[in-house]
Amino acid sequence: MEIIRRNTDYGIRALVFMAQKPIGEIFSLSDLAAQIEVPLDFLYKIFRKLAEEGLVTAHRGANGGFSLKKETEKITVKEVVEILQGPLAINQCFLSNKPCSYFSKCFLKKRWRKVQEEVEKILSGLTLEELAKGGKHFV
Amino acid sequence: MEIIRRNTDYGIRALVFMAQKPIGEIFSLSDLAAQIEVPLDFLYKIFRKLAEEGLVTAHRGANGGFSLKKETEKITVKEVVEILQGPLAINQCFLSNKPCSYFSKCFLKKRWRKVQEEVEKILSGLTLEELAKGGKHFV
DNA sequence: TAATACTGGACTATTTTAGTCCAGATTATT
DNA sequence: AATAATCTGGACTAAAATAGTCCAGTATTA
Repeated sequence: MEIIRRNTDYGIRALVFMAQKPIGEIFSLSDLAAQIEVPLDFLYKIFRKLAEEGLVTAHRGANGGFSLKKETEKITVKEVVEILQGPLAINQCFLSNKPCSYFSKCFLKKRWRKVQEEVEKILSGLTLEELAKGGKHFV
Repeated sequence: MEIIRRNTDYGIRALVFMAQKPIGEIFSLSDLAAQIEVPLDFLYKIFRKLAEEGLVTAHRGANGGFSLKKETEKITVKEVVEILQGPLAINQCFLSNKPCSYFSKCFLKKRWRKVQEEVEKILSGLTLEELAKGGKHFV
């Protein structure tokens, strides 16, 4: 199983690609899709959500496209994952607020929470800037 | 999305439950299923794999059941995850050996590998013994 | 006005998930 | 020997998730 699904993977690929060019530059998705080799219509769907959440700005019409809105050093992998594939949890127990029937007896939940926090720390500690440029994570 | 799926969650719940009783004790799945509140037939399916992989031993017939075969301090969460839900990877790229068409150009793969290793480290560093008793991870 | 680009939503094929069901084999007890 | 409890192996399935596709519409530029 993949933790990062196809849509998130594509989204990050696109954002990181954009991050490597001068800030404010506008990319049409037809260009972008060709560059990062993902299906155009799928990329539209992905960018719709990224725009809704304020990561990118859409520019309609000819010569339009998308530009980065949020600084990539402030966008974490965790954020993109949650925008594009919803909440990520270690198990069912931490996904919904409704505890399962076993919840009260479950002596594992405190321990799973610890694991959940460790995984979150990895993903929230990694920014797109670092993915693009290679930061402290990749020395 | 949950990293640990229902079958793995149930499997770990069962194994940890067993780990809290004297070693060698035999548990019938009907008892176990009632104790940890999971569907019996599903638990059978789960234990079949755990037995195949040598984590537990099956004892057939009346008064039969399953006993732990491998010491729980040697069973890691990663191991159970991989037995029950197959390989866990950060993304598609690390799931199969077949690189995707973008692979050669993908400057992210080295970075994803790092993330993958960090996640693996968490899961392989956590044993069922620690889940059962609360070890260094949970102080 | 034509071309380019995003918007919004409906639609869909395939795969995965979370089980269920059942006939059979094995062993312990009576 | 019969019965009951237990695992074995595999087929089956409903529902959800995944990974897209498609299209009619709107906005903008040349």
